[in-house]
Amino acid sequence: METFPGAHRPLYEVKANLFKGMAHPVRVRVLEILSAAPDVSVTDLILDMNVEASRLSQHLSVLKTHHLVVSERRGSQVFYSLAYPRVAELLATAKMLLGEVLESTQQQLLASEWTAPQEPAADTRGPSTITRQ
Amino acid sequence: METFPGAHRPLYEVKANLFKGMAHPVRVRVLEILSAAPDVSVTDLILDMNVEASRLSQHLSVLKTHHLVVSERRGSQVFYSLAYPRVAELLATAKMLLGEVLESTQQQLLASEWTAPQEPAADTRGPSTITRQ
DNA sequence: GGGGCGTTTGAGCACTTCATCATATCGTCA
DNA sequence: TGACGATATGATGAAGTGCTCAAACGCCCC
Repeated sequence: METFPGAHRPLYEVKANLFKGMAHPVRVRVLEILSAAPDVSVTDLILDMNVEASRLSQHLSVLKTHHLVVSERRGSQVFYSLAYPRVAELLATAKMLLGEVLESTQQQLLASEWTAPQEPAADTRGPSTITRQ
Repeated sequence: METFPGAHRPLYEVKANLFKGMAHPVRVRVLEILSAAPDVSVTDLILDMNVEASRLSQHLSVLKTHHLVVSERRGSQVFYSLAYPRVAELLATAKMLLGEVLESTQQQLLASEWTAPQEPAADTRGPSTITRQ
């Protein structure tokens, strides 16, 4: 377990760690919300996301550990915001990539239907990055 | 477990899935290598990365399932390449973000040494996205 | 077509992550 | 100060992930 931020680790390990920090729907949703608003309280996050306070808090903790968000206490509430604008940029790039993947996968799907209509949509196993929108 | 690529899932789930696919050092390293070269054989990857064939193959399989790479057999060897140039762009954005995180964390470190020299580098717990380079 | 190289697949095991529930801390206001 | 609302933390069990080793598979060349 790495303890010190400045520890000597190769870049690909650090990158993998970054992606790991973003590899959960709740955490991505939080980052998306924080990308759209400069400042959101935990209360609002709970309402917007319809998630239990304890669960959300744990994920917020993960995001904070990974230096993706920062928190500030104002009165009885805690407000979170993105630690860097580039976090939003990373999400935007991911969205564009997913758009491309979706597009070409749909084309493949159409093509396979054209050449082999009886085949019920080949290559549908495993987790996929494709979806609507 | 989702079976069909076009399944109706919210965007944040799909994004999280994408990051999950990239959340491992070996997989990030592969993507980095493929970002620099248009076409790399499994043999070369094994040599470059100094990793066991079986292990690498499993990670390549994950990358393929997530539509991040494509493979092509030429003779006795299999060549992998990025499925989309934007995968490299995503890595580049991640690298820039990590650069910013590193910079500001180092500054904080300096500041804390300035104000509290006896404190042995506070806030060093948990996985961190910081490193050299 | 048999042997060898290159690549993939599968089973077993350790380890990590996540959701849930319970409990603790912090701040406000009566 | 005491009670309550808002967050955070800790423990537990279930599920997922990754590594190792073994075996299978596919292709090429003799």
